[in-house]
Amino acid sequence: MKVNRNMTNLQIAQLLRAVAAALELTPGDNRFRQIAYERAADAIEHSSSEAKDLWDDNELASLPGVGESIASHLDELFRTGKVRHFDSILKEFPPALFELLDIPGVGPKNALKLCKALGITSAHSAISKLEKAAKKGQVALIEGFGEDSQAKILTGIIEQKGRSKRLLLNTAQTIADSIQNWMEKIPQVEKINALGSLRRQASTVGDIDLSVASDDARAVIEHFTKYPQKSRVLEAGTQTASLTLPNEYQVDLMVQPSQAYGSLLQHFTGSKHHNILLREYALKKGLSLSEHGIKRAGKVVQFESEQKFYNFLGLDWIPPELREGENEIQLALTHKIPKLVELADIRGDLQIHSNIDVEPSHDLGESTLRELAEKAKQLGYEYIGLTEHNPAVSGHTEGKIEELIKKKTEIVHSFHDSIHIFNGMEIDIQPGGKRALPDKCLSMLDYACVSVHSSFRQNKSDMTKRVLAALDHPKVKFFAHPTARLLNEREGIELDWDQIFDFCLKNGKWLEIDGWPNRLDLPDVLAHEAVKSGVKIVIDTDSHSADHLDYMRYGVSVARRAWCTRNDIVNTLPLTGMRKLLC
DNA sequence: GCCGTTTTCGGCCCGACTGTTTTCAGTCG
Repeated sequence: MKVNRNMTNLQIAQLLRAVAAALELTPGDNRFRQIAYERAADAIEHSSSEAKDLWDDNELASLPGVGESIASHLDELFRTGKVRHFDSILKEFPPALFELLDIPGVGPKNALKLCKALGITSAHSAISKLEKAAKKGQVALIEGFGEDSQAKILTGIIEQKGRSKRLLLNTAQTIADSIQNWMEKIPQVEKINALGSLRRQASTVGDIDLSVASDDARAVIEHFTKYPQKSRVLEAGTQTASLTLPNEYQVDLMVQPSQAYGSLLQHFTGSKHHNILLREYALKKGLSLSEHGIKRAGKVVQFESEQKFYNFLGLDWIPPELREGENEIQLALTHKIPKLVELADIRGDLQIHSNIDVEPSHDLGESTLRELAEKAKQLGYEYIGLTEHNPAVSGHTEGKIEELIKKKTEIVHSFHDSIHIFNGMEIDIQPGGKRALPDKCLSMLDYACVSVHSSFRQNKSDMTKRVLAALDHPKVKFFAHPTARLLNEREGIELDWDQIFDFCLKNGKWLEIDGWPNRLDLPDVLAHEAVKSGVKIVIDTDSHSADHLDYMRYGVSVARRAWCTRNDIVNTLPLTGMRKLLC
């Protein structure tokens, strides 16, 4: 592991987890110190701010789980690029050990045994050395290991190699639907739900989690392990089972009888961090929580609904999107959980690409204005906005560009229907901050949004100036897919978000949540920060065909995870309200 | 090592599954 001053949150989390693993292997060490390091790792990995920025503002210890001691170690890390205390703990163990922890099923104790028995020391190619040894049958000979655990290590290595990417939310939904259909073929399945990060609507999903209500868990699990598209069955017990799909994605299933289904939903929805906090809260009331129910004085109370489960604890029901272990439990206790925006609140979609050919700089849409309007009416919208990309700058004179915009404007204005069409445009922000459309053309439009489609790696300060310059025009209403990230493909750009929020707030600009499944941008944590600052959000789909308008549900999911209410979202306004904002 | 609606000291979430044991340790979510 390379330790340096510029570590990302994920890298720091991995460093802290390595320390936790080393502590676990240190004889006589306090088990809870180890847990403390793991919690600090979780807190940093899930923080909405870069740890280094928090350190700059002397706010590291504001992260729950990061106290005085770990904060001072991180201070040393950011000042000097290393942490002597961590070094002294880690140097007792072969670097290879920490690599082996990546293999599912291999924990600190077994990793150490493997390193010692097989003589694997360096981090470099540690996993492939283990793989070779296992294939030669050497692992089965080590004390405490056998043929089965050797085979398990080999499948674990396959899994580790194949699982570099997380599933996009919409893909996960499709897979879950297919398994759900399979499970519903047998009568013993009374209820079935997809839970975990999918139910919490995280932008990407690691595992697919399913729960079933049934009095015959055996039959349910047996049927599950016969799912036709499975690759391998990882485990199958009396209440839970796991299998993998051909692309190494894992599916976990858990079964409880109907009368205890509420606690199962709660348990399996997570997040892990939410559950830990909830159990700690319950413990103070003398209650112990599990997927079976709530244990009070040795007796388990069962719950058929999740609502009853939370109410029994004196809490309001908490929407799954908010169960990430922030302050949702305290708010549920004092009846302060906000009413989150819903799909039905949305009145229109302001980033749609039609097939009106303005000879654009990027992809043209596929659907006609008529097709888009019909689809939007089906969704119950009052308005949509067409935002084709600006005409390509190269190969067009300013006169030609003007002509193209004029032509498009005439098409939009001559279209009459019960749904209102706003005449917009998505404009590239050039590397220097200039908009890729002459201001003369802007005056023909009802509005525009701006976005970054090139030079993604500028430094934070230049990038921030670039974006603010482009936003600074009365017709420019919002900043589209603001981080420009592509999930599993491209990191987002670097911006000084406080400056962006501040500018938006002062100048009435909005930030977009783009519902396109591999964008989902703004990301939930940043959108949460934005609305806390008072910045308004517009949720769009970035549709390039009429079918894509259905992606609105994913944009709304991001907004819900960002704690947005209807008031935070401008396109919950009816047409009259939106007209005032745009014209 | 962290933290406070019983606590600044004394606690720290809970259970399932597997493999290798012969009653439990390790790992996971």
